[in-house]
Amino acid sequence: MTASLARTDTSTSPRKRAGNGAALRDDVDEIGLDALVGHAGYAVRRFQLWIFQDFIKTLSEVDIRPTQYSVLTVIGANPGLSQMAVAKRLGIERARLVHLLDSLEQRRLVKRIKSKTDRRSHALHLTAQGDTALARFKRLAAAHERHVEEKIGKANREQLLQILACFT
Amino acid sequence: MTASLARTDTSTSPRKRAGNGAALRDDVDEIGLDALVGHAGYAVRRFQLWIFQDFIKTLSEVDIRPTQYSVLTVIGANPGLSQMAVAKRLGIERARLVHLLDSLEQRRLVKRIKSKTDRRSHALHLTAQGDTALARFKRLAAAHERHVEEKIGKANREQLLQILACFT
DNA sequence: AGCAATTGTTGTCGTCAACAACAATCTTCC
DNA sequence: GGAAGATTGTTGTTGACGACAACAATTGCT
Repeated sequence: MTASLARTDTSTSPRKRAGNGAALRDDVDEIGLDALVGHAGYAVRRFQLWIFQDFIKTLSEVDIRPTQYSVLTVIGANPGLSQMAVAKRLGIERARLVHLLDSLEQRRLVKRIKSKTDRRSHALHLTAQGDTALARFKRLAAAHERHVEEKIGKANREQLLQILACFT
Repeated sequence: MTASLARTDTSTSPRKRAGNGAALRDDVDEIGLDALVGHAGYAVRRFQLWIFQDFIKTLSEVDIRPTQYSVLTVIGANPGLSQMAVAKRLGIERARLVHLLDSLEQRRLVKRIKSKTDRRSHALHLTAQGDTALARFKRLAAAHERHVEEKIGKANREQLLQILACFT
Protein backbone atom coordinates (compact mmCIF):
# COMPACT_ATOMS: atom_id res chain seq x y z
CA MET A 1 0.00 0.00 0.00
CA THR A 2 2.54 2.56 1.00
CA ALA A 3 4.80 1.93 -1.93
CA SER A 4 4.76 5.11 -3.99
CA LEU A 5 7.11 3.59 -6.47
CA ALA A 6 7.55 5.27 -9.79
CA ARG A 7 8.79 8.38 -8.14
CA THR A 8 9.34 11.51 -10.09
CA ASP A 9 12.02 9.71 -12.03
CA THR A 10 14.41 12.57 -12.46
CA SER A 11 16.35 10.74 -15.10
CA THR A 12 19.33 12.94 -14.55
CA SER A 13 21.20 9.94 -13.26
CA PRO A 14 24.48 9.75 -15.15
CA ARG A 15 24.56 6.04 -14.46
CA LYS A 16 26.18 5.17 -11.21
CA ARG A 17 28.86 2.76 -12.32
CA ALA A 18 27.15 -0.33 -11.05
CA GLY A 19 25.14 -1.74 -13.86
CA ASN A 20 22.91 -3.83 -11.64
CA GLY A 21 19.78 -1.92 -12.53
CA ALA A 22 17.96 -5.18 -12.20
CA ALA A 23 16.63 -5.71 -8.71
CA LEU A 24 18.24 -3.15 -6.43
CA ARG A 25 18.01 0.62 -6.60
CA ASP A 26 21.00 2.12 -4.90
CA ASP A 27 20.74 5.43 -6.65
CA VAL A 28 20.40 7.82 -3.77
CA ASP A 29 18.59 10.50 -5.69
CA GLU A 30 15.74 8.19 -6.54
CA ILE A 31 14.97 6.97 -3.03
CA GLY A 32 11.92 8.62 -1.54
CA LEU A 33 11.77 9.63 2.10
CA ASP A 34 8.00 9.35 2.33
CA ALA A 35 6.72 10.66 5.67
CA LEU A 36 10.18 11.77 6.75
CA VAL A 37 10.05 14.89 4.61
CA GLY A 38 7.32 16.26 6.87
CA HIS A 39 9.25 15.66 10.08
CA ALA A 40 11.17 18.56 11.53
CA GLY A 41 13.21 16.19 13.67
CA TYR A 42 14.70 14.44 10.67
CA ALA A 43 15.78 17.66 9.01
CA VAL A 44 17.14 18.96 12.29
CA ARG A 45 19.13 15.80 12.88
CA ARG A 46 20.76 15.97 9.47
CA PHE A 47 21.45 19.65 9.91
CA GLN A 48 22.96 19.26 13.33
CA LEU A 49 25.19 16.51 12.06
CA TRP A 50 26.46 18.76 9.30
CA ILE A 51 26.87 21.79 11.51
CA PHE A 52 28.74 19.93 14.25
CA GLN A 53 31.07 18.33 11.74
CA ASP A 54 31.86 21.71 10.28
CA PHE A 55 32.38 23.20 13.73
CA ILE A 56 34.75 20.42 14.73
CA LYS A 57 36.66 20.69 11.49
CA THR A 58 36.85 24.47 11.60
CA LEU A 59 38.15 24.39 15.17
CA SER A 60 40.28 21.30 14.72
CA GLU A 61 43.49 23.30 14.91
CA VAL A 62 42.64 24.24 18.48
CA ASP A 63 40.95 20.92 19.29
CA ILE A 64 37.76 22.37 20.70
CA ARG A 65 34.39 20.69 20.36
CA PRO A 66 31.01 22.39 20.45
CA THR A 67 30.23 21.50 24.05
CA GLN A 68 33.62 22.64 25.26
CA TYR A 69 33.16 25.91 23.42
CA SER A 70 29.78 26.50 25.01
CA VAL A 71 31.17 25.89 28.48
CA LEU A 72 34.13 28.21 27.94
CA THR A 73 31.92 30.93 26.51
CA VAL A 74 29.48 30.88 29.42
CA ILE A 75 32.25 30.86 32.00
CA GLY A 76 34.00 33.68 30.20
CA ALA A 77 30.86 35.78 30.17
CA ASN A 78 29.89 34.92 33.76
CA PRO A 79 32.98 34.43 35.89
CA GLY A 80 32.45 32.75 39.22
CA LEU A 81 29.53 30.55 38.25
CA SER A 82 29.12 27.22 40.00
CA GLN A 83 29.17 23.97 38.06
CA MET A 84 25.51 23.50 38.80
CA ALA A 85 24.67 26.89 37.33
CA VAL A 86 26.62 26.22 34.16
CA ALA A 87 25.08 22.79 33.80
CA LYS A 88 21.55 24.10 34.20
CA ARG A 89 22.10 27.01 31.87
CA LEU A 90 23.50 24.87 29.06
CA GLY A 91 21.30 21.85 29.61
CA ILE A 92 24.28 19.67 30.40
CA GLU A 93 24.18 16.96 33.04
CA ARG A 94 26.24 18.07 35.98
CA ALA A 95 27.91 14.65 36.03
CA ARG A 96 29.04 15.22 32.46
CA LEU A 97 30.31 18.70 33.25
CA VAL A 98 32.78 17.19 35.69
CA HIS A 99 34.77 15.46 32.96
CA LEU A 100 34.39 18.44 30.67
CA LEU A 101 35.94 20.70 33.28
CA ASP A 102 38.61 18.15 34.16
CA SER A 103 39.75 18.28 30.56
CA LEU A 104 39.60 22.04 30.29
CA GLU A 105 41.39 22.46 33.60
CA GLN A 106 44.16 20.11 32.50
CA ARG A 107 44.65 22.33 29.48
CA ARG A 108 44.94 25.34 31.78
CA LEU A 109 41.94 27.07 30.24
CA VAL A 110 39.71 26.97 33.30
CA LYS A 111 40.27 26.88 37.03
CA ARG A 112 38.01 25.73 39.82
CA ILE A 113 38.23 27.97 42.84
CA LYS A 114 36.75 26.85 46.12
CA SER A 115 33.90 29.10 47.07
CA LYS A 116 34.18 30.80 50.44
CA THR A 117 30.46 31.25 50.86
CA ASP A 118 29.51 27.68 49.95
CA ARG A 119 32.20 25.13 50.59
CA ARG A 120 30.37 22.57 48.46
CA SER A 121 30.68 24.49 45.24
CA HIS A 122 33.40 25.75 42.97
CA ALA A 123 33.58 29.16 41.38
CA LEU A 124 34.57 28.73 37.75
CA HIS A 125 36.93 31.16 36.07
CA LEU A 126 38.95 31.32 32.91
CA THR A 127 42.69 31.43 33.33
CA ALA A 128 44.54 34.27 31.66
CA GLN A 129 45.60 31.74 29.07
CA GLY A 130 42.02 30.59 28.74
CA ASP A 131 40.85 34.10 28.16
CA THR A 132 43.16 34.72 25.22
CA ALA A 133 42.50 31.23 23.90
CA LEU A 134 38.74 31.82 24.00
CA ALA A 135 39.18 34.93 21.89
CA ARG A 136 40.83 32.79 19.24
CA PHE A 137 38.14 30.14 19.54
CA LYS A 138 35.52 32.81 18.97
CA ARG A 139 37.19 33.96 15.78
CA LEU A 140 37.25 30.41 14.47
CA ALA A 141 33.68 29.86 15.57
CA ALA A 142 32.69 32.98 13.66
CA ALA A 143 34.30 31.46 10.58
CA HIS A 144 32.24 28.34 11.14
CA GLU A 145 29.15 30.47 11.41
CA ARG A 146 29.95 31.98 8.05
CA HIS A 147 30.05 28.47 6.61
CA VAL A 148 26.52 28.01 7.92
CA GLU A 149 25.51 31.23 6.29
CA GLU A 150 26.97 30.12 2.98
CA LYS A 151 25.16 26.82 3.28
CA ILE A 152 21.62 27.95 4.07
CA GLY A 153 21.75 31.66 3.27
CA LYS A 154 22.09 34.72 5.44
CA ALA A 155 18.39 35.44 5.80
CA ASN A 156 17.55 31.81 6.48
CA ARG A 157 20.17 31.57 9.20
CA GLU A 158 18.77 34.56 10.99
CA GLN A 159 15.24 33.23 10.70
CA LEU A 160 16.44 29.95 12.10
CA LEU A 161 17.98 31.68 15.09
CA GLN A 162 14.78 33.57 15.67
CA ILE A 163 12.57 30.49 15.42
CA LEU A 164 14.72 28.50 17.82
CA ALA A 165 15.42 31.33 20.25
CA CYS A 166 12.99 29.82 22.74
CA PHE A 167 15.34 26.88 23.23
CA THR A 168 18.47 28.81 24.03
CA MET B 1 24.76 42.22 27.53
CA THR B 2 22.96 39.25 26.07
CA ALA B 3 20.84 37.75 28.86
CA SER B 4 17.10 38.20 29.08
CA LEU B 5 14.89 36.34 26.61
CA ALA B 6 12.34 36.15 29.40
CA ARG B 7 12.03 32.41 29.27
CA THR B 8 8.67 30.84 29.81
CA ASP B 9 9.90 29.47 33.12
CA THR B 10 8.34 26.05 33.03
CA SER B 11 10.06 25.01 36.23
CA THR B 12 7.39 26.47 38.51
CA SER B 13 10.03 28.17 40.58
CA PRO B 14 8.48 29.40 43.80
CA ARG B 15 11.70 31.07 44.82
CA LYS B 16 14.81 29.13 44.15
CA ARG B 17 15.04 27.93 47.75
CA ALA B 18 18.76 28.47 48.00
CA GLY B 19 19.26 31.91 49.40
CA ASN B 20 22.98 32.21 48.82
CA GLY B 21 22.71 35.21 46.57
CA ALA B 22 26.06 36.27 47.88
CA ALA B 23 28.91 35.33 45.61
CA LEU B 24 27.44 32.82 43.15
CA ARG B 25 24.73 33.47 40.62
CA ASP B 26 22.92 30.26 39.97
CA ASP B 27 19.76 31.91 38.81
CA VAL B 28 19.51 30.52 35.32
CA ASP B 29 17.64 33.46 33.86
CA GLU B 30 20.42 35.87 34.67
CA ILE B 31 23.26 33.96 33.05
CA GLY B 32 24.24 35.38 29.69
CA LEU B 33 25.17 33.14 26.79
CA ASP B 34 27.41 35.72 25.16
CA ALA B 35 28.55 34.56 21.73
CA LEU B 36 26.41 31.45 21.88
CA VAL B 37 23.25 33.35 21.04
CA GLY B 38 24.61 34.00 17.58
CA HIS B 39 25.45 30.37 16.91
CA ALA B 40 22.93 28.33 14.99
CA GLY B 41 24.56 25.13 16.16
CA TYR B 42 23.80 25.81 19.79
CA ALA B 43 20.13 26.51 19.15
CA VAL B 44 19.88 23.49 16.90
CA ARG B 45 21.48 21.25 19.50
CA ARG B 46 19.02 22.33 22.18
CA PHE B 47 16.13 21.99 19.78
CA GLN B 48 17.13 18.56 18.61
CA LEU B 49 17.44 17.39 22.18
CA TRP B 50 13.93 18.56 22.90
CA ILE B 51 12.46 17.17 19.72
CA PHE B 52 14.05 13.74 20.11
CA GLN B 53 12.93 13.48 23.70
CA ASP B 54 9.39 14.28 22.66
CA PHE B 55 9.56 11.77 19.81
CA ILE B 56 10.82 9.03 22.09
CA LYS B 57 8.20 9.79 24.69
CA THR B 58 5.37 10.03 22.18
CA LEU B 59 6.33 6.70 20.62
CA SER B 60 7.31 5.05 23.88
CA GLU B 61 4.26 2.79 23.82
CA VAL B 62 5.62 1.17 20.66
CA ASP B 63 9.27 1.49 21.68
CA ILE B 64 10.47 3.08 18.46
CA ARG B 65 13.28 5.62 18.33
CA PRO B 66 13.80 8.27 15.68
CA THR B 67 16.47 6.39 13.77
CA GLN B 68 14.43 3.19 13.75
CA TYR B 69 11.46 5.12 12.48
CA SER B 70 13.46 6.65 9.65
CA VAL B 71 14.76 3.25 8.57
CA LEU B 72 11.30 1.68 8.60
CA THR B 73 9.81 4.57 6.68
CA VAL B 74 12.40 4.45 3.93
CA ILE B 75 12.17 0.69 3.58
CA GLY B 76 8.40 0.91 3.53
CA ALA B 77 8.46 3.49 0.77
CA ASN B 78 11.20 1.75 -1.21
CA PRO B 79 10.96 -2.02 -0.82
CA GLY B 80 13.95 -4.00 -1.94
CA LEU B 81 16.63 -1.46 -1.11
CA SER B 82 20.05 -2.69 -0.10
CA GLN B 83 21.52 -1.81 3.27
CA MET B 84 24.07 0.34 1.57
CA ALA B 85 21.37 2.32 -0.23
CA VAL B 86 19.41 2.92 2.98
CA ALA B 87 22.56 3.92 4.83
CA LYS B 88 23.58 6.39 2.16
CA ARG B 89 20.11 7.86 1.86
CA LEU B 90 19.69 8.44 5.58
CA GLY B 91 23.28 9.36 6.33
CA ILE B 92 23.71 6.38 8.63
CA GLU B 93 26.92 4.43 8.86
CA ARG B 94 26.41 1.07 7.26
CA ALA B 95 28.07 -0.55 10.26
CA ARG B 96 25.44 1.03 12.47
CA LEU B 97 22.60 -0.05 10.20
CA VAL B 98 23.57 -3.68 10.82
CA HIS B 99 22.56 -3.53 14.49
CA LEU B 100 19.55 -1.41 13.68
CA LEU B 101 18.28 -4.03 11.26
CA ASP B 102 19.17 -6.89 13.60
CA SER B 103 16.86 -5.34 16.16
CA LEU B 104 14.07 -4.62 13.72
CA GLU B 105 14.35 -8.08 12.23
CA GLN B 106 14.13 -9.69 15.66
CA ARG B 107 10.91 -7.80 16.19
CA ARG B 108 9.59 -9.20 12.90
CA LEU B 109 9.17 -5.75 11.39
CA VAL B 110 11.77 -6.13 8.64
CA LYS B 111 13.24 -9.01 6.71
CA ARG B 112 16.50 -9.31 4.85
CA ILE B 113 16.13 -11.24 1.61
CA LYS B 114 19.20 -12.44 -0.22
CA SER B 115 19.45 -10.74 -3.54
CA LYS B 116 19.61 -13.01 -6.56
CA THR B 117 21.39 -10.48 -8.73
CA ASP B 118 24.04 -9.54 -6.18
CA ARG B 119 24.82 -12.22 -3.65
CA ARG B 120 26.65 -9.74 -1.46
CA SER B 121 23.64 -7.61 -0.72
CA HIS B 122 20.28 -8.00 0.97
CA ALA B 123 16.98 -6.69 -0.30
CA LEU B 124 15.14 -5.08 2.57
CA HIS B 125 11.39 -5.45 2.97
CA LEU B 126 8.81 -4.81 5.64
CA THR B 127 6.99 -7.86 6.92
CA ALA B 128 3.22 -7.79 6.81
CA GLN B 129 3.35 -7.15 10.52
CA GLY B 130 5.90 -4.42 9.95
CA ASP B 131 3.66 -2.75 7.43
CA THR B 132 0.70 -2.45 9.78
CA ALA B 133 3.01 -1.50 12.64
CA LEU B 134 4.54 1.29 10.57
CA ALA B 135 1.08 2.72 9.94
CA ARG B 136 0.62 2.99 13.68
CA PHE B 137 4.07 4.48 14.12
CA LYS B 138 3.21 7.11 11.56
CA ARG B 139 0.09 8.13 13.43
CA LEU B 140 2.08 8.53 16.63
CA ALA B 141 4.81 10.39 14.79
CA ALA B 142 2.18 12.74 13.44
CA ALA B 143 1.09 13.41 17.01
CA HIS B 144 4.69 14.20 17.88
CA GLU B 145 4.84 16.57 14.94
CA ARG B 146 1.83 18.39 16.32
CA HIS B 147 3.72 18.84 19.58
CA VAL B 148 6.47 20.52 17.59
CA GLU B 149 3.89 22.75 15.98
CA GLU B 150 2.52 23.71 19.37
CA LYS B 151 6.00 24.47 20.61
CA ILE B 152 7.34 26.68 17.84
CA GLY B 153 4.21 27.57 15.88
CA LYS B 154 2.71 26.25 12.69
CA ALA B 155 4.25 28.83 10.39
CA ASN B 156 7.67 28.56 12.03
CA ARG B 157 7.69 24.81 11.68
CA GLU B 158 6.98 25.02 7.99
CA GLN B 159 9.65 27.65 7.53
CA LEU B 160 12.07 25.43 9.38
CA LEU B 161 11.31 22.53 7.08
CA GLN B 162 11.81 24.73 4.09
CA ILE B 163 15.09 26.17 5.31
CA LEU B 164 16.52 22.75 6.13
CA ALA B 165 15.13 20.98 3.07
CA CYS B 166 18.59 20.92 1.51
CA PHE B 167 19.78 18.51 4.19
CA THR B 168 17.11 15.90 3.77
C1' DA C 1 19.97 19.58 66.86
C1' DG C 2 17.88 17.14 63.21
C1' DC C 3 16.29 16.35 58.68
C1' DA C 4 15.77 17.55 53.82
C1' DA C 5 18.01 19.57 49.96
C1' DT C 6 22.06 20.87 47.19
C1' DT C 7 26.84 20.30 45.14
C1' DG C 8 30.42 17.89 43.22
C1' DT C 9 31.85 13.40 42.19
C1' DT C 10 32.02 8.54 40.65
C1' DG C 11 30.08 4.91 38.22
C1' DT C 12 27.11 2.43 34.94
C1' DC C 13 24.21 1.95 30.86
C1' DG C 14 22.64 2.76 26.22
C1' DT C 15 22.75 5.58 21.96
C1' DC C 16 25.39 7.27 18.39
C1' DA C 17 29.08 8.75 14.91
C1' DA C 18 33.59 7.55 13.05
C1' DC C 19 37.06 4.16 11.79
C1' DA C 20 39.41 0.08 10.65
C1' DA C 21 39.63 -4.50 9.25
C1' DC C 22 37.78 -8.66 7.11
C1' DA C 23 35.47 -12.33 3.93
C1' DA C 24 32.52 -12.84 0.24
C1' DT C 25 31.29 -11.16 -3.99
C1' DC C 26 31.13 -8.23 -8.01
C1' DT C 27 33.35 -5.20 -11.73
C1' DT C 28 36.86 -3.92 -14.55
C1' DC C 29 40.65 -4.29 -17.25
C1' DC C 30 44.32 -6.71 -19.46
C1' DG D 1 39.81 -16.11 -18.57
C1' DG D 2 41.89 -14.33 -14.77
C1' DA D 3 44.12 -11.00 -11.75
C1' DA D 4 43.40 -6.49 -9.49
C1' DG D 5 40.41 -3.33 -7.45
C1' DA D 6 36.00 -1.95 -5.67
C1' DT D 7 31.65 -2.89 -3.11
C1' DT D 8 28.61 -5.13 0.56
C1' DG D 9 27.69 -6.78 4.88
C1' DT D 10 29.79 -7.68 9.15
C1' DT D 11 32.52 -7.29 13.51
C1' DG D 12 35.02 -4.64 16.58
C1' DT D 13 36.91 -0.42 18.81
C1' DT D 14 37.00 4.29 20.14
C1' DG D 15 35.12 8.48 21.94
C1' DA D 16 31.40 11.93 22.72
C1' DC D 17 27.10 12.25 24.81
C1' DG D 18 22.59 11.94 27.60
C1' DA D 19 20.31 9.66 31.46
C1' DC D 20 20.46 7.60 36.05
C1' DA D 21 21.75 6.23 40.48
C1' DA D 22 24.43 6.50 44.46
C1' DC D 23 27.57 8.79 47.62
C1' DA D 24 30.09 12.24 50.95
C1' DA D 25 30.37 16.83 52.22
C1' DT D 26 27.97 20.74 53.08
C1' DT D 27 24.13 23.84 53.59
C1' DG D 28 19.30 25.38 54.65
C1' DC D 29 15.17 24.95 57.12
C1' DT D 30 12.45 24.16 61.20
